[in-house]
Amino acid sequence: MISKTCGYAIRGMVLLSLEQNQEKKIGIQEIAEELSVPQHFMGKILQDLAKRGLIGSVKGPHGGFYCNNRTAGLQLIDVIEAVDGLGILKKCFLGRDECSASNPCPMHDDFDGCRTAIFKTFASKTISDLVASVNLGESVLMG
Amino acid sequence: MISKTCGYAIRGMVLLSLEQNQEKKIGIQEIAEELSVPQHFMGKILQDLAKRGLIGSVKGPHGGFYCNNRTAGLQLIDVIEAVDGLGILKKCFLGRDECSASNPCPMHDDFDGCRTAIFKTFASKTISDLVASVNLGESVLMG
DNA sequence: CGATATAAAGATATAAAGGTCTTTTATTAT
DNA sequence: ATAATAAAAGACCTTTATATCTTTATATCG
Ligand code: FES
Ligand code: FES
Repeated sequence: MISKTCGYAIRGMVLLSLEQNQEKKIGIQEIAEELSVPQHFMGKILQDLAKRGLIGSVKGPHGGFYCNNRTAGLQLIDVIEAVDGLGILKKCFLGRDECSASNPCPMHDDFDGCRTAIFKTFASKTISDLVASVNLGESVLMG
Repeated sequence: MISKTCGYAIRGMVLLSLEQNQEKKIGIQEIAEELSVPQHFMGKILQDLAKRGLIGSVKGPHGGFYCNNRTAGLQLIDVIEAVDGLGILKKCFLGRDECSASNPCPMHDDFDGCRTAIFKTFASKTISDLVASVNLGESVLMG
């Protein structure tokens, strides 16, 4: 499915959105502790997201990472594209070089149905949808 | 999703079933060429399947791999369990340590629906189902 | 300015997946 | 028996994912 890196990225962005009261920035150490993920690894991931403009960051005292105006509205597919690339959604289930409906492997039709369902879920859900779920107490980011 | 190794395993078993006219055994070299997969790597995979009893093998001249009486009836989930283990179907989408409905991440419900659909497909499809698809010309193993 | 805090960047480490090559063992045919 | 054949086994190698550590650049505050 998606990489661990990408899962960390999504959870990080949701955490930033949760704690965002405008001016509040969150340091990588706090983020890593809240999510219990490796600090320096998470740092690299968030730095990459910041470089691509999916979140914001400032250095120095009282600096850290924060949601910019794009963050909350991002669809999961946007994050997946930025981190893993969209190729992960186009791989043949049986490991062939190509996956295509015109020259399918014997699992293609069944698999493609499931894959399309997942893709639709990715494309429709936004970061703020996940934030809402956590805020309602329906789900958690860590554990 | 499933590993490349596991995809190779399934394709190899389907190929064996396709060419099986009882006494015919197929050498690893021929299998690797037909599927255009790395020969020695495929060798290891099939050797492992043979050791676990999912296929048969004999050494020496005119030896090779062949379907035993279990092969055709195996469900894909059996192959996946043997090669990758069932853990791959129980991982949290967002990379948390645990995936559970009682303590879910914000993607759990949506993801679990898709995962269950895939699981049902795996559990129901057998090697002979895939063989039938190829025999009907509906699909291919290589390309 | 100078000290400090913090992200950014880069080098390195570890583990797993994927793949190659060589040697050994078992089987068959001569 | 002996030679040939092909799987089995084992020792590597490469790539990718994951993770850690160190250094540098930048922003803030006194
Ligand atoms: S060709 Fe195999 S999944 Fe599409
Ligand atoms: S808890 Fe994340 S997918 Fe189940």
